[in-house]
Amino acid sequence: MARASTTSDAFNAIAEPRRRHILEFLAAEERSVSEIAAALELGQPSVSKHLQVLRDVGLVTQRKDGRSVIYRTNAETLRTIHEWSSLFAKHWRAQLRRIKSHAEENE
Amino acid sequence: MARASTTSDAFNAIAEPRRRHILEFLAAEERSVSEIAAALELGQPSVSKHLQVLRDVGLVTQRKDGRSVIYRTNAETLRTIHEWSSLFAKHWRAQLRRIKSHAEENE
DNA sequence: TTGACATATTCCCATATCGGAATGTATAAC
DNA sequence: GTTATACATTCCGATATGGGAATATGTCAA
Repeated sequence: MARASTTSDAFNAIAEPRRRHILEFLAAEERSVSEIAAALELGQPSVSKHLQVLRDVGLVTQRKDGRSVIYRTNAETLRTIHEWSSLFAKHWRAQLRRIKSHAEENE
Repeated sequence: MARASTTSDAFNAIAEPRRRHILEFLAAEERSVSEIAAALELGQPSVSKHLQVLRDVGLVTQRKDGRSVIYRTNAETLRTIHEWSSLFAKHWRAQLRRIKSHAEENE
């Protein structure tokens, strides 16, 4: 069997650096496809394809405005990722405490 | 050009569901390869390969104990992912407020 | 030493992926 | 209607992937 499809979930979708860049760009405010392509210096077909992946997993939503299509981030799905990584928060706090107290011991 | 290598960064590494399961399993406490394989019902070579990816991007660290190799999560790298997703936190808070006030308007 | 056990690595293959070019499909402007 | 604009989709080729089987490596036990 091969690798999981990138449209299967949000984690797969954000594995691609350009898709993360798109999300970061959209974090500030909603943008059209051509604005994204111009800002990230990508070809239009490439941007459209990445946006389709992000749409499929629910990381962005879409709105038509004349000839343009405006995209924005979707909070709900982004929160899924944040919450998954929060699972480990208590461990890294513990680890940072260990590092800190170790440093103090060797002062 | 083809897809980015899965060993390139932590985001690629956690795109694979089994690797996330491994991290979740290790979150509670450090474990040997065979314990991971037994718990997740995966073949030993498969687990070793996933662990290699997680090691390459710094999501886990390794320790030898006799014939066994014990793995544990690495807080530092997991925090990177958490912080990236935090970028969007303010937007989903705003979005949830909008949904809530919209609901109240229609009461 | 010989053998058993715990992991790591290699090989093979079916499949998913990304980018670029070409093409399709709306919609706005003339 | 015709043309231009803004996106989406399709086709292509080069490459990365994950699992299973087989094999290699390293360590403990008798």
